[in-house]
Amino acid sequence: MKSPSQPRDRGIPEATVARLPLYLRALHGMAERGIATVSSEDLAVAAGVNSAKLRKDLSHLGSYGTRGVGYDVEYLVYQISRELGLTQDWAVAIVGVGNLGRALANYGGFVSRGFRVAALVDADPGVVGDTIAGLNVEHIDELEAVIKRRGVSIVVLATPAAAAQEVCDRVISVGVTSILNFAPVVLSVPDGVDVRKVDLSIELQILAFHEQRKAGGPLMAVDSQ
Amino acid sequence: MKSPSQPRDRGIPEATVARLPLYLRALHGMAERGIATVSSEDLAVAAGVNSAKLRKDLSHLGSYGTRGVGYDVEYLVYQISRELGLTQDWAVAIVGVGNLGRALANYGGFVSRGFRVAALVDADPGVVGDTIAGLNVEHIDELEAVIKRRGVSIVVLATPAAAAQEVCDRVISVGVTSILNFAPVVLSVPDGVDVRKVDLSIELQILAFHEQRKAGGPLMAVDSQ
DNA sequence: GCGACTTTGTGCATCGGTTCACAAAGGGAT
DNA sequence: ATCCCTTTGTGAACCGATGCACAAAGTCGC
Repeated sequence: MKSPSQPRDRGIPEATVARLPLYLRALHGMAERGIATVSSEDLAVAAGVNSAKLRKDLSHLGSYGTRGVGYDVEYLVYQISRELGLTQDWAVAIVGVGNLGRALANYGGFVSRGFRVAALVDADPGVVGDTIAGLNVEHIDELEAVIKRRGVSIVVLATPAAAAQEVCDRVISVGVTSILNFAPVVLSVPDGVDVRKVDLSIELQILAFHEQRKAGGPLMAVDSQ
Repeated sequence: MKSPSQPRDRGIPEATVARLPLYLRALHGMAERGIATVSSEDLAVAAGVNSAKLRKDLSHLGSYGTRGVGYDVEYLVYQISRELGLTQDWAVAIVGVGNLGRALANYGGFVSRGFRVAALVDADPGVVGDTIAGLNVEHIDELEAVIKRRGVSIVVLATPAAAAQEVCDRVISVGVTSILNFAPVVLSVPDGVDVRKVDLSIELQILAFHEQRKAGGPLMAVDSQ
């Protein structure tokens, strides 16, 4: 028993959410090149997906296209941005200013739309006090205070694996519910807290699996026992 | 019409492949702590997955467990490593030695098991010739030569977005078929080439989406128009 | 104003992945 | 040797995601 007239069903599939940023990037590129209108076919190619999938994804946000014409680029950018919550400014804290944390702090696309690196935190006294990407590195003892003071709602963990769980617990204790984890550990968190994991070595291992299979030949599948 | 006696069906589901590295890491930790045998339940907890899923995943490799006992840690480490192709040494080249490339070159977990950073390449004359993580940075003009000479089979792209496609084309032209792409672009590659994409800003945007939804309250779903 | 053409939005079939639940298999105690 | 207990391996139901194919809806030219 569903209401078919509901324009925006707030239950957007996870797979769709994961692709929206992809569409958004493609649309930004088009907007910069002065393209005013785009068809689902063209946008799909630019984003590297199937056009039927793209249309179904967009249909979850509402009917923002015009049949026979396509989608208005600017309008669609706005709608997707709003859906993703990028019309507001998110304060992000990066904990762990090693090689990776430094890279993240300086990463342009990171800061770009909707996000602002609001704090850098580290435990190493040799780094605390340094200025990186225009920000003062603060001591881990100040973690909770810094998060509250700067209104941080998303925390990026770029600490060593051993420190990640403790930092995670502490930021959760002051109300953070969104964590992007680069440390190679499985974090345990209470319900309601969102953890996304980026693991460089896992990606490499998946590549190695396919590479090995290619090297062995695509017909290795025959049972040669 | 399938052969039920086939011990290892070489068609391992993609979702399973993506989790094998997770199991492998958990098993390594256990091996280091001297644990000889582990049940699917315990291993599942350590890897952060459901135990039924874990068992089904492992069953795709073969029957390596003992009913009533569990899995032999060392043996399972070996079997998963072999399946993932980590028993051989993969030579990896990192192209683009900016902040991110530098972080990757120094990233411990990167080099750890099965992988070896064999070359660093960059276009900036100010960086070429420097030694980073014990490796000499070579000029992008040498890209093809370096890849052939060092036997590189996996390339990590940490270049600016604008340069990624060209570098991609060039490494493919000398036989590379596995690419890990950190640049925020959709690469177009011929069939048979594997590209995996890691995109920091996309992960952040997905977090923002869920964070926004939480902030608006879980009951925002009512159509308040 | 009308017909031809384009492109969206979606119903439906299909597919891959997840989860449950249990029979089969083995170990250990007595 | 037998019984009980534990744990694996997997059949089967379920669930979400994908992709096809087409009707509905709108534009543009004449």
